[in-house]
Amino acid sequence: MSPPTSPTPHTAPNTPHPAPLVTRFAPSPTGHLHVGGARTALFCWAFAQAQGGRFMIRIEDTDQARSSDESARGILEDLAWLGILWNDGPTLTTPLGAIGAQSRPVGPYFQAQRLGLYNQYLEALVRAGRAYPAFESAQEIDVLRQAAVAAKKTFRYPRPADVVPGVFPAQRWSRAQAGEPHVVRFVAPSAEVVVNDQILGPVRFAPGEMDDFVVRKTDGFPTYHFAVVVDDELMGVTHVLRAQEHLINTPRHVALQQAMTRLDTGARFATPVYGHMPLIFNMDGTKMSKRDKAKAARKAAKDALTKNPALNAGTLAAATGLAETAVSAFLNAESDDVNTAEAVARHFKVGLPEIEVYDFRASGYLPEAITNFLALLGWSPGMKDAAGKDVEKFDMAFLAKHFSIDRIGKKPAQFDRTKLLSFNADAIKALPDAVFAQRLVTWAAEFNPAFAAQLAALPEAARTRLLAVIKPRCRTLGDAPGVCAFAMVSDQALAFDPTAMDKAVRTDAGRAVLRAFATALPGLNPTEPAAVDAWVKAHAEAGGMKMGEVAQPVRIALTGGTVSPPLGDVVAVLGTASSLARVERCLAQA
RNA sequence: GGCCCCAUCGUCCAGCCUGGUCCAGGACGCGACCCUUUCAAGGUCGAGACACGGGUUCGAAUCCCGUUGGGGUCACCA
Repeated sequence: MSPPTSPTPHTAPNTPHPAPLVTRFAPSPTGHLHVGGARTALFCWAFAQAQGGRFMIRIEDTDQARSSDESARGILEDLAWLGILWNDGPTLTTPLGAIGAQSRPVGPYFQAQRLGLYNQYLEALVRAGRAYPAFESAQEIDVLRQAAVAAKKTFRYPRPADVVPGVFPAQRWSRAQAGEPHVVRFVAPSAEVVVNDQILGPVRFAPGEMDDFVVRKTDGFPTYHFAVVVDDELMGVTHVLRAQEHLINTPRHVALQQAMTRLDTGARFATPVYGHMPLIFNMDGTKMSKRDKAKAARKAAKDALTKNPALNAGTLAAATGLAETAVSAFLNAESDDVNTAEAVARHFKVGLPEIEVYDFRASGYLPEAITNFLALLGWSPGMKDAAGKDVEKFDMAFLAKHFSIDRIGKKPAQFDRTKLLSFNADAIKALPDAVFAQRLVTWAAEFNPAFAAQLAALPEAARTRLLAVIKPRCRTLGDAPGVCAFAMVSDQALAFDPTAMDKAVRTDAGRAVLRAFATALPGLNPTEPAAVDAWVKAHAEAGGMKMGEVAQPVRIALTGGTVSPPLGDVVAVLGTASSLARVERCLAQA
């Protein structure tokens, strides 16, 4: 090993890796799976698939304060829902089988369970004179940092004079062993570090840029940098694809790798192949984050407060059942609490932007639409279809076959919800009717139980026809309840839109059409939608009317409004008796 | 501010590596029209970009340099 002060540049060599190729996605379980994380996981998965390698999940729960098991499970479930399945990692039992059950024996896959390992490697690093206990408190460091900022200088932790690279810091070690609170810092190399990034090309970091960063915190847990390097080595990770925000961290990881040897084989740590992909932003250019939900809800609340001076934090708290202190903190942007945001949004009936995979799931997006769309954020197949157009619609199997690092772009992408919505609408349209019905029922059972119950209450034939008819009218599964509403309300509870009634029904012509329809209805076969449509056409021709003059009064009578699926289908779903009852009732109000 | 990354239609992507076939192609959105019993769906057409300035070259969206702009990161978070 070259001494740390060597002028020899530290490089991350792009050496070919023998099989198996291993990629990993390593989320920290501090919330739901973010769409950005989902894309990272997708790319890691796709690359491993395309290369015949393995895709691994590791849970980075070294932040004791913020990590939770529920979050870890939620992230795994979201990944599974998206169809991003892992070869190695925690086992997740699903109706389709246990994911991760065939993992390589390199676990545990939760970092909090690997503390012993980190400590062994840490002690070896200290004994090699490449790390040392440091006893300044976080507060003391903070003072130094503030001073540096005030002086407009970059703060770098000054290495204590008694620390000599390559020499075991015996005194510091015994103080630490005696129980004195401390962190452990890495002796940063003074040479240049070059990262041969597979997406960005070689990235050079000048000597002296890196300071002696912390590798173990006061609480005894390793920092992200240390845990990642140890685990990637011990778990055989060969390729690291991650977001560009990690690019700056990479020299630290490379430096660590070059300072460390395996305890079992004595081999030097390998440096994996790195690729840093561009970030994903909102359409306004800001970083997508959970805070966007709070921002949206706050805006809705402020708008309402402006319009209605009687409203304030107190009345809002009463209306939403929240604590007044929580509401005012939220309104003053002192808190971005998600629960508060959601309660406020519900109160003002505004939708919150989907940020996490779970949000999109709840809104009725299809996993295949999300993964397709996400894949295009930073990657493209660069292929033309038979018509000579760019290929942009593809499934997971296509990705698994064609994904490659060299087609990952470099520039950050903005998350265009409108385009995602279009992809989702297309994905729904592509579903066979039976599959659509099954997906909708599954979705409703989880996210809209009331609608699920209404669907279940429908006769099977009517439900089948209804769902087939609404399919092209749904851009998300969440659109379905609205489109289906006419069929879910009882004949007696159906409300006729007053404006529509005045315009098309409360006229001599309108009433006459409804009477004629009521007369004809019992003779029309309800299972044959074409019969109703034919009647509309014939009646219009016979009366010298436009089709709309006949169809709209009937539509209003049957559905309460001017917008609905085709009349034949509406009658087919409602049945003759119900249709007749609605027409009679409408006539009574005309 | 230091360090690092990036730069083609409003947005996502193709083209750039291997300069000419590019007065730049596809998709979403937008506009118009067609279809049509409403709403969707479907079809046709259209508007819409190589950030700027220097080079190199017979020739640059493509190569080089600079400027400007955008972003990331500067934690005992990951």
